[in-house]
Amino acid sequence: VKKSKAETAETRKRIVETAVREFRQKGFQGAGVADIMKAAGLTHGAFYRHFDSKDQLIAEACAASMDTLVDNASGAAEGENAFLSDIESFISSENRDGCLGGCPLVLVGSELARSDPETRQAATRGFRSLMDVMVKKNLCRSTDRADGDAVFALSAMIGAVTMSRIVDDPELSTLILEEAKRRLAAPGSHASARR
Amino acid sequence: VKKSKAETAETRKRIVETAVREFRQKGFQGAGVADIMKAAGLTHGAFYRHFDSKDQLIAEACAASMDTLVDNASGAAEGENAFLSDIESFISSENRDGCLGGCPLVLVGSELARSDPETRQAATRGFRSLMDVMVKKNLCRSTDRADGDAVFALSAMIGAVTMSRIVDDPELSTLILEEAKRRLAAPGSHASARR
DNA sequence: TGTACATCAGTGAACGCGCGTTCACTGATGTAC
DNA sequence: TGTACATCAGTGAACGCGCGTTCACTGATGTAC
Repeated sequence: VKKSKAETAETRKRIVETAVREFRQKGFQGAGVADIMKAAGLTHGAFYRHFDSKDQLIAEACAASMDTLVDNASGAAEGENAFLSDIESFISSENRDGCLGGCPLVLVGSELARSDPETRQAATRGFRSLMDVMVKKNLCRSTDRADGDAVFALSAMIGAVTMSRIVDDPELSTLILEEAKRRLAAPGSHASARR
Repeated sequence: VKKSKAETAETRKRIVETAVREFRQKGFQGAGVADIMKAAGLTHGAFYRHFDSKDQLIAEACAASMDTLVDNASGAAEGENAFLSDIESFISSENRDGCLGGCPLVLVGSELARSDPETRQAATRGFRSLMDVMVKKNLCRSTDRADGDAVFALSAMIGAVTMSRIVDDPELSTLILEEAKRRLAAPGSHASARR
């Protein structure tokens, strides 16, 4: 039952998009090829017409997921308080795709560190792109500090969202997110020099 | 081949300790029961004489791992710069057990969020204990800020160490850790108020 | 434009493998007399 | 203190299951004439 080129391309895209959702919910190891294909409305046999291996899908899903996040972030607010408003939206729990609640660095962070080189490269590129977006929105700061601001703000947010998901007490979970929001949003807080 | 009570208790302890090491390297899903038992010098069949399920072992290994971390942290430096020196040692890459490089919140962070209630509870308790240790070492600050200081410093460090492990560029990896160290160690940086 | 044929996306059965878990068996331990 | 017996840690084979991957087959698509 061969399909047209356009249909084939669409199907492939649909598989990647479905994989992004499945991996978010169950992790790379938790979501099986058959699960993903079924969720995409196909049988597992067709998978290998589109991908060489599950690892290849993981790498593509990771890249796609980071791209979405970067697009949403770079399309968001600009101007004076852009950096601050990015932090707000990154940490907010609504709008999955736009915030770190849908980010592989959070949702499969510990699996990423053990993943294929291609997957780690996709994750690293995504992280760098997020840095770039934040640096651009942080123009008010001196250039040599801007990179550090972005690196620190991002890793702190990723840690906070990760911890807020682990902790089993909703109050502590909220506190973790609120403290990160407050401290990162406070101008000067993350630009202060050592000692 | 029945063993004495003392031997049995020792064996059980050895299994948990071996599990901690295996889970650190391969993750909860990546390390199998048979792997762990073999690494502990036993066959897989004996496992169920000590534990009801793999999930039970995961919960105990998580608790044990956090306990070790808390012990090392609370035994470390005291006095004026205790808070700062904890941050240094948490982020340093030597002394696995004493720093966040050996911490389940980092090494299996994304798996923890999907784990059994017992495991998440162990992780949450560990996080709270680390908070307590840091609050005690941060006496110079006003009490109502100390909790927030600890929550933020911990989640930022966890995010930084997590990201440093994901990223495939050693330079960026180092930058992530250095920025976290610098900014969290800078007094006043994480105590600054909003706006 | 119409016809013949190679291509290949999708199906569903099957493959080998490793997983968590169970079980009959062994034999030293701890206990009851 | 010595003897008989129930207990139970450890072994290794086996269980059912789901995983990633392969394959023969189908039939619509795209291509060559």
